[in-house]
Amino acid sequence: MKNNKYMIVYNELAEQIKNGKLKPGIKLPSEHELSSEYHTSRETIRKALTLLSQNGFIQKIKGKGSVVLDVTKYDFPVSGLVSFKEISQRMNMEYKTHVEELELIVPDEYIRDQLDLSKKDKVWKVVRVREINKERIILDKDYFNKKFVPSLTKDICEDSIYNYLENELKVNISFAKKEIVVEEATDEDRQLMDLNDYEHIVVVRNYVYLKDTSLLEYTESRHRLDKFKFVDFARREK
Amino acid sequence: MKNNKYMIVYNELAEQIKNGKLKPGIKLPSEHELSSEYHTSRETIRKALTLLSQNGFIQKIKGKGSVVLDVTKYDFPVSGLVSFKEISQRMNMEYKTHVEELELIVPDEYIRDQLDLSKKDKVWKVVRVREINKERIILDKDYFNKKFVPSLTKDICEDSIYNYLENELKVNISFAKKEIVVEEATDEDRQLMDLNDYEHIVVVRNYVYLKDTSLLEYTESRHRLDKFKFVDFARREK
DNA sequence: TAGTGGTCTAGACCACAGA
DNA sequence: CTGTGGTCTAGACCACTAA
Repeated sequence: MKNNKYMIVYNELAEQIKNGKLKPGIKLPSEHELSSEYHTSRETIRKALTLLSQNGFIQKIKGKGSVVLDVTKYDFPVSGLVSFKEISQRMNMEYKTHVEELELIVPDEYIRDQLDLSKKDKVWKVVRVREINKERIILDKDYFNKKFVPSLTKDICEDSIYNYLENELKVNISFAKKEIVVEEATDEDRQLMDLNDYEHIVVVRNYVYLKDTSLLEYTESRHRLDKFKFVDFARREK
Repeated sequence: MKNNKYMIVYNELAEQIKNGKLKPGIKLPSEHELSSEYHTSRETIRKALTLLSQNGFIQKIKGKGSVVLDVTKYDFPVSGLVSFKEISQRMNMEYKTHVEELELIVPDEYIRDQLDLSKKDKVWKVVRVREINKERIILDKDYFNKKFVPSLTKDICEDSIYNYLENELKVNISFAKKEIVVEEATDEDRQLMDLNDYEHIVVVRNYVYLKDTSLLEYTESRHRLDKFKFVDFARREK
């Protein structure tokens, strides 16, 4: 967590909106008032409010003020990198992760291409099945560049790899590109998941970049289609 | 198009990146240099660069500079509200819109609920089929609150409703919530689209809000699953 | 008209990267 | 060490809203 002034303001206000101290519909104090409350400049307050509005907490209206939005309506986290653990905990469900595969491999051409690797680079391949309420409905296949992730264990994979990367290895994840398509289910899908009779599967491909723009990870998250849901905010900048 | 200084800087740089004058991998001039080039302050330049990085054009690296990313890789627009017309033009495809329905209705409960309406409010219902390369692959069902959109014509629907709303009616669209799920195809889907034998359909639900946080529009965009693709950037803020 | 958020400025100091 | 981007300030003027 960053300790900038604007992040402090952001976190305090976000917390109050999430726990209901600031209720949907009411107006926040004006930027002028907030800046004297927090003993900071108006631009710094504006940075915090801009973040809040980008993340769906408030709505800024010129000439009027900033209105608190109803965040309880939004059942999924505001877009971004979110791990399976976070989601299932937030949804309050019984969940379990099965690590099916965990090995250091020399990647095939497809993965080498996806991860922008040279021929001698090695990658960690992790295959995990996610079980929610007794059903195996998600198949996660992750490929990490060994250069950035020297070691991985089964324990880490069963918990949250993102936690490990960010808190232990201090890897600087900066942004990700996400792609959602529907494809025909493969034999592997049918083998590892409770696919019922669905012939198709929702594939979410994630490309995770580091601060220096190099590719850390390529991930395929394969979801049984009846259990898939994706929610996103889109801000209008123009 | 806004005429702020930072939007001018943003648009000029975005244009140069899109048309290849600024190639992927090279570094932009420093913020200091850009501010004297554009005769403006550094904060204004920073606003433009922040927008560029949020939209996937560049990557800012502390202590080093701003690197141009490869936008040609990203075949779909950066997240946000994007109209069908924009997409098909960008993809350079032959496209056509069939307006199947256009009427002022008293909405049923489902729509009333989605749009947060009272019992006497009326809505425009617009049903359009999108044909790309001779195949009818998208079914768009839009519901507009009549309060904000007093009139609609077939011509407008065949062009771009967003254009009409923003440029003619000057409606202030501020943000949207998007939801993607897969559902069983309905008889209507099969009737209006070239569905082949697909039993499922990708449904994108859009809730479009005005600046004063009231709901302008609820949209269902139903895509044949083999032609569906969604791409999104996720920035990491922490 | 008074108050709001939107834009913009000209500085300042900091943390980080690289020679 | 220099140069980069990140944060922050104290003002200014503008456009919009509502009384």
